[in-house]
Amino acid sequence: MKLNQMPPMAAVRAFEAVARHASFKAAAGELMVTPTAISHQVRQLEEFLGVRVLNRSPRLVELTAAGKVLFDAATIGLGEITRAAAEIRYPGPTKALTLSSTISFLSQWLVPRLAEIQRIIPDVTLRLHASDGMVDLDGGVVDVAVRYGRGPYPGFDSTRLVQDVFTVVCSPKLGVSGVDDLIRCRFIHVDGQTVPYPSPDWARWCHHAGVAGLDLSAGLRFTSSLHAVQAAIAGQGVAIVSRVLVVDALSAGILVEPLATVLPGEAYHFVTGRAVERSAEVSTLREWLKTSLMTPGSPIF
Amino acid sequence: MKLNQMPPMAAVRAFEAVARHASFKAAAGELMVTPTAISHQVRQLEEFLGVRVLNRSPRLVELTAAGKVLFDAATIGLGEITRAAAEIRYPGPTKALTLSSTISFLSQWLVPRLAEIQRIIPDVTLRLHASDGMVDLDGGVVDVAVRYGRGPYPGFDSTRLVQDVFTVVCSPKLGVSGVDDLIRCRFIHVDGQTVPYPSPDWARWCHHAGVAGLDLSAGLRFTSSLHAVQAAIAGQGVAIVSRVLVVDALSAGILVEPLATVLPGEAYHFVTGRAVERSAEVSTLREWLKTSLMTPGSPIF
DNA sequence: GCTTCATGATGAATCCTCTTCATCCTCTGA
DNA sequence: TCAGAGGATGAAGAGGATTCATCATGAAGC
Repeated sequence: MKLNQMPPMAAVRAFEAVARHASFKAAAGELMVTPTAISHQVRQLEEFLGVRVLNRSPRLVELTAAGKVLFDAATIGLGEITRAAAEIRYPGPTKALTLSSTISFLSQWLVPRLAEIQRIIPDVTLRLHASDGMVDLDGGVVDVAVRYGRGPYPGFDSTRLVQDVFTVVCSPKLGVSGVDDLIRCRFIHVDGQTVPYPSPDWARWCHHAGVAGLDLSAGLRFTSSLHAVQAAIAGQGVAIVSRVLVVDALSAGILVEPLATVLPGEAYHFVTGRAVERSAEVSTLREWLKTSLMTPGSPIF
Repeated sequence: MKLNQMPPMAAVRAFEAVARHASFKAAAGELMVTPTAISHQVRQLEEFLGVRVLNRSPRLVELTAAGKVLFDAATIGLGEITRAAAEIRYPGPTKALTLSSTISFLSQWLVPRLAEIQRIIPDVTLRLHASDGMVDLDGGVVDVAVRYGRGPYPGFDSTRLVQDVFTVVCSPKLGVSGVDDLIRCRFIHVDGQTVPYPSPDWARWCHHAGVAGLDLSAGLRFTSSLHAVQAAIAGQGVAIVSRVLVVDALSAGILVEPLATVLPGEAYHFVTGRAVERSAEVSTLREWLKTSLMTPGSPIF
């Protein structure tokens, strides 16, 4: 393929501003030109792409599906270049934030929202650190962490972000609609949880739901919830997983929650070392995490 | 700060082409303009930045330090936007490659070279997957993997990339120059290696080097070699680590290898599932990994 | 050592692109 | 129904990017 044809970058920039402000006029103000100029630029971009990137109704500017793809790419792309240029023009300690979280949360929740994070704290270089073990918040390597557990964390500033639950999920293709359908399902288990708090477990779930007589010994076993989710999406069976980790799959409809019974889980916490100054960016990030995690319908898909 | 002033994107694009080709003329050919136009663009960019990004001698165009920073950002940034635009213009299965590796190798070797990887396989969306456990190469989640071990891997196509050794490193500030200096050093240990092959271990090293009488029980203990390296850089002591994971720190001079004795390690392998078609991109990636890993002096810093 | 060639820098002129202006369109709210 | 806000559209003009012509520099060749 190698059709390395770049889109007109000026037009991309104009589009990015429009999408961010949801307004031609505001974007024009930012770029110090007239709204007309923006309109022409966006039109040129749309001609290049062959698709509309913005739905314009006279009082509302919205992204189309294609627009959303380009907007995220433009946020990351232009941000990367702008930050490098700023670093060159004004050398000095760049604002960087190292965020640590569990591997699952990082890959299944955080990474799909990177463009959004970059939008709310655009001047910060975000480094991500994945580890399911302890992290050293006072050692200078990691600044802030999203941890899963009971909390609070003595010696650290922590904020509770959202209460998690373990829920039963499977592919909609399986056609599971009630407890009775479980008998014909394969069970997906997640092993190797050496954590001190209750983990998603079919035996516990059955006890909770008052269900008996299921053969739980058979089924698929994974050591990571990540793979368990992948297997569930592929229609391999029913899994019990943290709801936070599957919100995107649920709102995309590639996974469904057919059963009402959920197991109580722990909560996600936002933890900072005492040493980390409570900068505006850290607060912004914390508040954004809080609201985004509490919003059930995710805007990702 | 929030000095969100973007550099002129057209000029960035011209610069990126020049840096990639190491030639104004070639860049001009690619962008279908005259070399003069490129020259003016680059000059404009340099005026904006206030720094030279290219050292021009009549027969040689090289990046300055600032140029290298911008070039990497531009590769990633423009690539991101271009790929999104291509995806919109020609919808369909995007070429994506999921690469799995150990957490340490990913963060300490692969991530610093992402811009380079994007340059050699520009049309591919690279997804990275870090895990120290097993990965399912035939399950459709991961396409290729860089694994550390004895190899070969039955059932998979594997290529040996580079032989690793465990070497003793510390900060140059410690002033260690021979075995005798070890007596006044703190030792940094990496625990929790449940791998079946020999792990870096001070006791084994002492045996190998014929050194006795050191008190190895004291010192710092980490569960991840990543943190061990960080501690060594911070001057907290001497560590035994995989040389591959510290090549950048060594060539930057923030770590030194004061002692000649090394422990034999295993090798890094490039592994693909049989299911993965041997695409040109996979071959390119494999060859690039091979040569880059064998080149001791890294071009990153 | 001089010439030749290839590459890039520089400044003025030109060309063309992007912006603007004027006008029209659509929807909202009074 | 009418005003107002926000955006679309097409022609005209300003300003910036490109080009041309010329100069500078160093490598290769005799």
